[in-house]
Amino acid sequence: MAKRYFITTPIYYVNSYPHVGTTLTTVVADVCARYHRMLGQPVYFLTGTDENGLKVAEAAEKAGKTPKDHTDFLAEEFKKTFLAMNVSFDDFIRTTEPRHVEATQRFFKILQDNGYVYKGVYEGWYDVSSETFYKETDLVDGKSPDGNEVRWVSEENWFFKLSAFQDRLLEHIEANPTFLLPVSRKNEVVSFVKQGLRDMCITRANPGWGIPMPGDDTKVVYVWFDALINYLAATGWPEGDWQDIWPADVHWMAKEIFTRFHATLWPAMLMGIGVDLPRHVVAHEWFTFGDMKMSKSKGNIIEPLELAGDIAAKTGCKSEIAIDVVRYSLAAQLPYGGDTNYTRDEVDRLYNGDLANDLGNALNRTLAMAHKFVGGAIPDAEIEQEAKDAIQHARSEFDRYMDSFQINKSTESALGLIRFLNKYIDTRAPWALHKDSNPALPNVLRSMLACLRAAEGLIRPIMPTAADEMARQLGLPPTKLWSEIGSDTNLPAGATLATPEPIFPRLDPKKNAESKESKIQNPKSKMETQNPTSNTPPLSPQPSALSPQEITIDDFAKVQLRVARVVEAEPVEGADKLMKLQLVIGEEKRQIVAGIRLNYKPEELIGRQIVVVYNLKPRTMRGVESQGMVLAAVDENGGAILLSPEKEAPEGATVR
RNA sequence: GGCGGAGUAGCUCAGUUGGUUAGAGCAAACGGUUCAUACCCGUUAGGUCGUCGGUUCGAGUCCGACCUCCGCUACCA
Repeated sequence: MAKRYFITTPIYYVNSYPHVGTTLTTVVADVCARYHRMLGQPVYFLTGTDENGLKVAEAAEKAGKTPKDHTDFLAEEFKKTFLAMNVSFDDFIRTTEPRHVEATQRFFKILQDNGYVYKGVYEGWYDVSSETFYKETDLVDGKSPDGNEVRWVSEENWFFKLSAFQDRLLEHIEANPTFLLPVSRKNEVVSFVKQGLRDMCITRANPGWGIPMPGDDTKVVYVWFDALINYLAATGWPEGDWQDIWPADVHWMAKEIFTRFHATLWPAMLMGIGVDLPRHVVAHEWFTFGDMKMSKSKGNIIEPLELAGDIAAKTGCKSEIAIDVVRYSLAAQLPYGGDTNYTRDEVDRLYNGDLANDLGNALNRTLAMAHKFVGGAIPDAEIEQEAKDAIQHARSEFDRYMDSFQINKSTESALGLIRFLNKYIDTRAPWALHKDSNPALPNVLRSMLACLRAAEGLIRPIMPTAADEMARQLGLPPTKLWSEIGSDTNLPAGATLATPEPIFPRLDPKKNAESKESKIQNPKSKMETQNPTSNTPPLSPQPSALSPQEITIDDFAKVQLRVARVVEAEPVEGADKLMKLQLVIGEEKRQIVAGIRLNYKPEELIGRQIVVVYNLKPRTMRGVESQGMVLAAVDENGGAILLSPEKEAPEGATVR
């Protein structure tokens, strides 16, 4: 069997639901997978979930579930979301599956046999209460950063000889210029590796959740180490025909897990067991949601399926089409050079501009003309050279960008063909040709239809449902193969065109503004008409940004506020905002740490009366215990403005 | 404070190895068209490419310093 084109996404950590970011990577990988299938290549598209690691166990406990139930539930949620997003994965791997556990253990064993794993002592200051190791330099006053007691522990653990691969790694990167992409990221990796790689501790004491180390089940394999192996585990390695799938053709991911893990550790691990390296490792940048442009509290939405639902509701397009719209917005905006702001407004702009006005309308007007001028069938005529050129150009551009994984630019190339078409229609003016009974008319209409047919193929990896609908309206079966795009046989003459129907109904900004308003006002007015005289509060009052949750006087009474006098003040060493205050509250002495150094110097505090929370649970900051909290207003810089009695108050007076 | 990223047209962004009048889309103004989802096409306007220095015949592009913004994080119970 021919080697499959193997595409992966990262496996997603199952501590929350999938959001726009994880969907971005997954959808982009899906576009890639669908494209390669259309090229006629056998494809293997893998995604999955990362379920080991202590944090998962902790999250499960918090949710009152066993780790198994917890991960079963969330893995299912990821799967459901991806399927709903029309992600065509061939395999969904979970790192708790036997195939992954076995592969990890074998991998470990081979590395060990090859001499790349050695036993060492992992030493450090161990904070028992938080189960974390700290370096000497992390400690504050001999305690952990959280202020807990630490003890010197040297735990025997296993290390991976990452340092041994430094040179080979650099050679490989050098010899394969497209191994790491984009280039700016590659350079980052090179300088990272040149700084020197340190061996990595790859086991941990067994917390009862994770993959036991072969031959020593008091240890588990470090979660990052096992996670990477999923890519190989899914191929069936080392059994059977795993080499039909491996090496991976492309590992897709976001930038934060690129340099240290996928571009460094993972290749070194593979070298260590003598298995080929992936062909391409690609990192995209992030979507940001700056200015809180998209957030639930603002009534905007970032959960992909909710976003799709919202688009469908707002525009009146079919819900499956709305999924495509989200996919398009992700593909079109895939960030490369830097983070991109992903906003609801931008999604609307893409919808109206690219999809409704350009693509949808081009189909609509072409079909309408075909019905009026040439009897509603694909004419048997010549495609004009201009149109042929445009189609070839769009396709080769699409391919070129796809080769370098710039999905956003490929997407633009597809739309470029539509932009050409709209200009072409204007220039050739079929309505004028029709009026003059010009013999060129069928040629022009066939050319127009050819552009649409090609566009249907080009957008298919990105918007499979919309492509199907385009094909249906063109009266043709879906384009299956990339090679059919632009071919004459893919546009059989005589096929009956369907009645045009807007795939992407235009979003009217005016209407939208109105509906937004009514949406907000509706519930209120509804309630008033239903129950005009009653003051019954809603059943479940929800805290919101506009109306902070109310508390009762009893709640407030729990907080004891007292007037205190500052007798000493000194900066906390190693901190630049913290001030250590010695206070007298009535007869009692207290020490409080406060983040007020931005606005105050020690000498201007001494002797001053301030207000403190008297019955707050003590807490240690930077190794210094704080027995309370001072009250202060927050200025525009985030600095503190202390509250003081307006005139001298009795020592230790209560405040209410 | 640390780490990471970014500062190019009103907005969202492109700008390959430094090379003539710095681009696209949206928004705006004007004009055209009528097949179409009040759409499409064309024209115009709008930028001292964050600031200041440096290298160079020549810098948005390279170097240095600084300023601003964002994300994560740390010490604002």
